[in-house]
Amino acid sequence: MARAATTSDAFNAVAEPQRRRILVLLKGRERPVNELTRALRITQSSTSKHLRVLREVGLVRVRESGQQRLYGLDARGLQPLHEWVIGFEQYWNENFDRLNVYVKKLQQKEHADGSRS
Amino acid sequence: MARAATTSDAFNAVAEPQRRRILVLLKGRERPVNELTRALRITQSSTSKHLRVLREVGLVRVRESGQQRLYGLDARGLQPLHEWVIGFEQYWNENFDRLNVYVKKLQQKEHADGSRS
DNA sequence: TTGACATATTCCGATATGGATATATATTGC
DNA sequence: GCAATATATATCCATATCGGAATATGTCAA
Repeated sequence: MARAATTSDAFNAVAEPQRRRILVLLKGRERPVNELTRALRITQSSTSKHLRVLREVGLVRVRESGQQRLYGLDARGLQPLHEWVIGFEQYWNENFDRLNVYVKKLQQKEHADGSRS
Repeated sequence: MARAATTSDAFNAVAEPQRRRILVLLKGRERPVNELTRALRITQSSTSKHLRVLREVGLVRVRESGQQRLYGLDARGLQPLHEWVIGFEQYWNENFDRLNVYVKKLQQKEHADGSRS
């Protein structure tokens, strides 16, 4: 087995720069394949292939419109990624100050206790 | 060219499940390679290779301690990832309601205007 | 039907990947 | 020095990946 298949999850899908660019391009509005192709300056077949991956992990949706297919963003699939990264938030910007991390943890605990019903 | 090298950035480094597990294991405390190997239940050589990737993208640091090498988390490298994902926050949980997105954007704009000095 | 266009798929080549095994390179204690 | 331990690296293998070119499929318009 090599690396887990690209189609397996959002982490893999987003590891590819072109796919990230596609997602960014789809912010706010749908776009047909050709438009994406021109914007990315890659082949149409490459675009289609990337879109397929994004489709399979549920990061984009397609809608038929005549000859065209309009691709739209479905950002919900990015939430797992977001949640995973957030789990590390307390560890950056701390310059590895262990004491600092310890204090943060205490604060979180207090917070949790305080908000208990 | 195949996929961009795994060593190129945090996005790629984190696309690998075992590497994600390693980073999680390093939350809060340093660990020697053997400990990680046992925890992950993979080969020592695999562990070392994953650690190398993580080292090269700057997500972990090493510290020598006798025969052992203690690996520690350097979460700062995850910030780009975080920032990228945050850029999509307004698009999830919206059920693709374009109007909703539009309104959100307006709100953001107002917010920005209001907080101007 | 035919031709123009839009998109998906197939095939190919070059390269990267992850895992395993075996080996190299420390470091430690005797 | 020597054995034991900890880690890194080399080699091999099966597979995945991306890109491009060619081709298939689908849709429209006349």
